[in-house]
Amino acid sequence: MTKFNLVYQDLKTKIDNGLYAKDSLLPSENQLRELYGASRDTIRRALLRLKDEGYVQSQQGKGTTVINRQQYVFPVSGVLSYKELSTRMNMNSRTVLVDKQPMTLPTTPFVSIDPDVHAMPVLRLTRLRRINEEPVIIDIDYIDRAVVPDISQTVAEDSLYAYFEQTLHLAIAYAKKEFTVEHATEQDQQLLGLTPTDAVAVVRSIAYLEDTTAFQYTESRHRPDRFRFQEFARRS
Amino acid sequence: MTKFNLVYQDLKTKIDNGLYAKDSLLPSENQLRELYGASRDTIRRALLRLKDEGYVQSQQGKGTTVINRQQYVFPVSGVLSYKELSTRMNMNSRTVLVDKQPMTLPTTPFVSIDPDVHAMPVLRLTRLRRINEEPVIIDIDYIDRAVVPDISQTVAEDSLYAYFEQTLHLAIAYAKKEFTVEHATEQDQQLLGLTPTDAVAVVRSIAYLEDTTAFQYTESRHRPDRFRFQEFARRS
DNA sequence: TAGTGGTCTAGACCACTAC
DNA sequence: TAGTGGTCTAGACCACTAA
Repeated sequence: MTKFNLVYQDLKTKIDNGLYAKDSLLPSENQLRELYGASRDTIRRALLRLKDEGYVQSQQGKGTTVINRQQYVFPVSGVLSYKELSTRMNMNSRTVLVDKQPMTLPTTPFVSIDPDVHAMPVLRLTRLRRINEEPVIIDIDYIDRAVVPDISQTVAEDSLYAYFEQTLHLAIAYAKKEFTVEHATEQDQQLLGLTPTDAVAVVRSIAYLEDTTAFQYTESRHRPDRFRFQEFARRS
Repeated sequence: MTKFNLVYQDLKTKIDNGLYAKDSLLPSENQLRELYGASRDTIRRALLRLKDEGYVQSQQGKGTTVINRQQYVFPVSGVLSYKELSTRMNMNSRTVLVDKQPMTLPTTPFVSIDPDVHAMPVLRLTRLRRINEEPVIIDIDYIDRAVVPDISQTVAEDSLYAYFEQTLHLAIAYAKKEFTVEHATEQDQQLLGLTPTDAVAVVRSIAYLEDTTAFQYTESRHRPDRFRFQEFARRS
């Protein structure tokens, strides 16, 4: 753990727990410098990250104000796996592997995210996510077989990311996502209990490793009445 | 313009124009330091921003790779006004003010974004956005009358943000957004040409000033078949 | 081994706020 | 005027990659 990460984590925890309350000022950068025994630059890097994530807002001459503690309205944002999200939110969640199939990657659904997608051997996993026993999401993953040879049912129903990172030691760096609203397919209707006139919220994403290799293509189909996604953004 | 911003803008422009091609390496940080006559820290701050925005990816020992040039698939992400987006995308776009009404802010649609919303006198603007003469978005803005006393039809049909920033000199700092899928209301059906069974993609957002004041509440209702939103995210 | 990015430090000067 | 955050510098050491 790096020093600035320690500072970042500590401040974040204290904000989440209300130790630094919303609308109150954090200690000044100089005070934090003494508190953590770090240089001002290290403190500022931690604060920068908190600003980017929507935790705090700085004002020259005044100080740094807490504007938000973490919200978890099931953000589809960021690069967090379903497992990580459901654990954080203490959800009663269960995943069932519906289908596992080796095939060639269908590129068309992903070209608008990355024009360079190319056909490759993948493993397709179809999984149904339930929250409180109610089916809410169908996840269809296409995983590069050159990077991940196989995936067991146990892994598929627990956490792909934990397997990728902790067992295979893959370094997942970033992801691109796309949101659309589409008509419910027959599979959507069957698995999510929808009618032909219903819409679904579709999130397609491509995950990349540190060396910029794309290795995971996901199509996530959400029951429309359960879909809610929040985002924080800074101006210019 | 600050120095790091100059470096950032220059690199971004060169990436967008293909001068630094996708999948190629940028000059090393030391080379950039000499190119721009800046310290390494200044260079690194510019690069950090490019990384956060999904332009480049760094690898220790190797260098910094261009992974993407800017895409504009009408991102609802970020804090960009409709006017800014449509200009960048060279769209044939037109906005019509449908209704202007002083009233009290309806808080319920926004509580899940910011639990501290409170009733206040606002001006409600209802605007219809057309692209190639086709109606695609209804924007319903509630604007704090204490911050913005009035808005002319001309401003409403051009750009609110240009008016806020350039005329009123408001410093818009950040925004929180929420995406949902909802049934088409009667107004949606009439203005967007939808049927009662159709869904709409709804983006609700709250914009905040530098002093953390919330001053603009927006409900943006999109024709589902025209809605497409892209996002870039880094892992932890 | 040389070159790359990642982390950290100490110090300087500036713009802004509050008193 | 004192204290705050914003920008910028110069230098150090480390971890990693590639030849």
